[in-house]
Amino acid sequence: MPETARSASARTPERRYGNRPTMKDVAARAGVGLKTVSRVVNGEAGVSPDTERRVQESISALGFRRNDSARILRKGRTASIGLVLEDLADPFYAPLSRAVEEVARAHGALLINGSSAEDPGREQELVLALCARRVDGLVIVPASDDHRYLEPEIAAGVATVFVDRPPGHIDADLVLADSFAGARDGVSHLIAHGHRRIGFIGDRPGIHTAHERLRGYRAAMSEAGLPVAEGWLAPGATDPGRVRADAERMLEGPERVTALFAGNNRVTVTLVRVLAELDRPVALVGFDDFELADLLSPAVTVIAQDPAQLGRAAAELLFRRLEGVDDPPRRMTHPTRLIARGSGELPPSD
Amino acid sequence: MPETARSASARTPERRYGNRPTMKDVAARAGVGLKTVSRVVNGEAGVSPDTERRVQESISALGFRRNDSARILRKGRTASIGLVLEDLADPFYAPLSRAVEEVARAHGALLINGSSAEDPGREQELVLALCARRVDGLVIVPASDDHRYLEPEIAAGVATVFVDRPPGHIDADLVLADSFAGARDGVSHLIAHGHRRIGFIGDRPGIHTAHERLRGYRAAMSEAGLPVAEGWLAPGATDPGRVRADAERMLEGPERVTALFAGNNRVTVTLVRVLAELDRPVALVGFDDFELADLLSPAVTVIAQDPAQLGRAAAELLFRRLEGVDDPPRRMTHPTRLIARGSGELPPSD
DNA sequence: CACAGTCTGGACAACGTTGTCACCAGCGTC
DNA sequence: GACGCTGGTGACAACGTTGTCCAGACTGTG
Repeated sequence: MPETARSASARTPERRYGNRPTMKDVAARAGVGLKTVSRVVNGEAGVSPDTERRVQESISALGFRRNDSARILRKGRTASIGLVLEDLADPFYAPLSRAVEEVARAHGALLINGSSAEDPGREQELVLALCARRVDGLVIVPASDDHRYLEPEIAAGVATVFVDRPPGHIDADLVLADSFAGARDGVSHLIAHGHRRIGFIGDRPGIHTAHERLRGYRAAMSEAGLPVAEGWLAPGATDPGRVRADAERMLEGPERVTALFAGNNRVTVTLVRVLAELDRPVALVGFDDFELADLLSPAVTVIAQDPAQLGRAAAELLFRRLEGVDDPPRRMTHPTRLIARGSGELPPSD
Repeated sequence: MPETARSASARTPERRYGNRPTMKDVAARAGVGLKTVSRVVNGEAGVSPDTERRVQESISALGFRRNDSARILRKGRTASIGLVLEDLADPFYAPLSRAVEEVARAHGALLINGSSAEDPGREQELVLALCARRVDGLVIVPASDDHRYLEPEIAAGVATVFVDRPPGHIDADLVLADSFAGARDGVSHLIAHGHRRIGFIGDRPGIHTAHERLRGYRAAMSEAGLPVAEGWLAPGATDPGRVRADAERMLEGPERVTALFAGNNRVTVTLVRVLAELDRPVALVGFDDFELADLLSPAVTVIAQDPAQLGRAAAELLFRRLEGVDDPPRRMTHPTRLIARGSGELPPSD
């Protein structure tokens, strides 16, 4: 019987889910129809207690588990959402991610997530892979500055919410912290404590939050009638080596700064290390709060935003869209909060 | 024509992916057969350049994106793996999660993850939801101590690797740090610096790592011929309030401890806060390294394990299984490393 | 006893994709 | 000039589920 042997092996893919039982198998074993099994599995009405018992017995005997891929194909909703951000392990984004997960869970959805590593190509690749999986919605912390590639997806009904940074060249829901006001407040705080020469070290201005924070810095300086020397600005650094070099440059010479403003939590931590090695005190205010900031000496004054709150707001907005709310795209801005702990209240040292 | 109207609306689910184009639509527009579109989309050979161009044009005109749910249903592999751990946002697990993601990415797979919040029921719910999605494999940091519910899944071919803690009542691949040796080394280090009364504060002993660390503590004490008073042990605390209360209890009275060993990073951080308020120095060694440990005063001596390395090892083992390696379950143990920074080298204060 | 109404259950098509197979044209061979 | 070959193409079934619809077995009623 080469016939059957060949056709059987030829038709069957390598190893389909290791030969899992299907509803058909369950139905055969229980002596009922396919649809009856479906009804039991989904808790639908119209099955007699006796039949239900037989089906349940058959299900557990065979170790059946419904294949959600087939279900999704049939129903058209995946009950899953995608989250793309820069780095899952970053202490700023981890709570954001967790908050999105909690909201998803509350809506019975699973979370698929990926890190873009600040690489636009990788962001796009991830987002489109998620779209191919037909996630119901997307939460995106952009790494790219052009999201036109998402237009067909959004048109096709993928709900999309951006967090932390705005999308490029498309209009979509957006949840932001108020970077401009936060940075302005932080720098004004330093000025209020007597500083006149203040350095700014932050991400490259291509990143929206970095741009806004630099703008806030300039606004505070200009409101106080203070000049800004070009040497006091280091927009672009984020790796410890470069931050260190920039800081050391700003801290020497006749025009040296007496205070520093750090554009994000990574920069702040590096600056804490650099300043700890100095013999004179230099004031520091950092954007983003971080664990143990209060236990350092001096404790670090920060502009705090709440990443979990941003994530929650974004996810809730997403699910509101999925429930059919069809307003024009919204932009929500969350305020920041200055937490004075000591490092930002040091007086100028010269 | 009520006929067509009724049947159309009755048969069509609410809103199928917002009416996305399918291969059939692409084929119709390009004037080719369905299978030819499939070939182009998958880069299969046997399509003339001219036809391919027509199909590509049709794809981008319609904004077509392959529906991976259907593809998965047909092919039987999802190219996705699941990760279930306690808390995505925990600074210990975040890098682990990120490492798993990187390995998955290198193998062309997506990562679906969820937090169990240390709740066995939630772990099971999550894991089974992932199985229903037919993830190819699972990486699990157990919250539960009984994983027999996974037996049918594993039998059906879901590759499964446990990390950080062993599974309960089943045999499966496992990647661990050496909690016992780590804790023993840490406590021996304190003893070597003259301490005789040392407190242990850690997770509830139901958690494997906590149990092992407590065992390591006892081993070090017993090797040094030192007695252990019951009041020096606080296995079960992990929330700041309780850790604080336990520590304060241990730090008073005639039998008071001169050093503390912390069972995990959460506990260590809380103890740093408690000890900072004391007027006399108390030595501290903590399990798990954490950011800024070197900048506190005193800097914190820790037993470091590398969560990213654990995650990477687990994910790589998983993909080796998926590639068909069929050895008996392996148990890999990673060594820990003592990093002396100051807090563990303080002499006894009485 | 005929009849409508309720309850249970199953047959069947469809979701969008991929594997198999068959077909057709164009070609070179004996 | 019948032959097989090859390369391009499409028809068709199947993946496992759910929605629709119909059929039979009961009930209670006139």
